[in-house]
Amino acid sequence: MALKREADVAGMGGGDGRPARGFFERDAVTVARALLGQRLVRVLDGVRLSGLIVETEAYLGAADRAAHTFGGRRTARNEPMWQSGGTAYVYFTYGMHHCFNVTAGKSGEPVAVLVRALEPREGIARMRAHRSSRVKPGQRLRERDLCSGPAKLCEALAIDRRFSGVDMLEDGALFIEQVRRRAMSAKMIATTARIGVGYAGDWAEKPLRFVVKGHACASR
DNA sequence: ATGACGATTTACT
DNA sequence: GTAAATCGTCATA
Repeated sequence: MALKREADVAGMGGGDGRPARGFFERDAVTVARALLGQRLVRVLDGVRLSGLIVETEAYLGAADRAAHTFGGRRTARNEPMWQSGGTAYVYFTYGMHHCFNVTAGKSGEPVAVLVRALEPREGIARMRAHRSSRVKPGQRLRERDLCSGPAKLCEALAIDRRFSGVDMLEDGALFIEQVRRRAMSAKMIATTARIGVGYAGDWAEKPLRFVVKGHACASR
């Protein structure tokens, strides 16, 4: 089931705006939930590529064994996580994939939200072109699989480490648009353990992954 | 300088 | 279900 179109959302007459700093300067769980249904936009060569966020994970900082900032680690790579909410944090992993986060909290709080899946909305042909490099010739990816994972959406939207550290309130090429004013109701959100953090002990099981319930574009 | 290891994806048995 | 791909990052020396 697709998310509501922005024109159908009460009070929105088109022309969605970027959230203010305060939207991001909250705890990571609140931001992770509030991001569901909002639109991630990448402007590439003047063309908009975008999708609605349908899956997120919260990473809670120094105490969180699964977070890159566990134990208060501060390195060149994770520096954006220490910046004020609304900063992009993009990292490279497994020798071939990028993952995109938006930081939460205030400056000095090393917390972030990993964006794990999108429902493609604009620039779908371009996304398919970006993604098909990894697909056998002749095969056609289903639209719902263009952005159904953290590395997939980075490939589809051409997001890489060059964006790590950019302020998404100011940047012209990568930002969030607020499609809905209020967070989705808890009923619409499935809460589960985070994916791929089995090394994190107790923290691996905490309910910090948020998915629009039953959405076809979620990962796995 | 070196070695171990991924906040993943895809293909294959 | 399991395994390979592939290299930047980080801790250790």
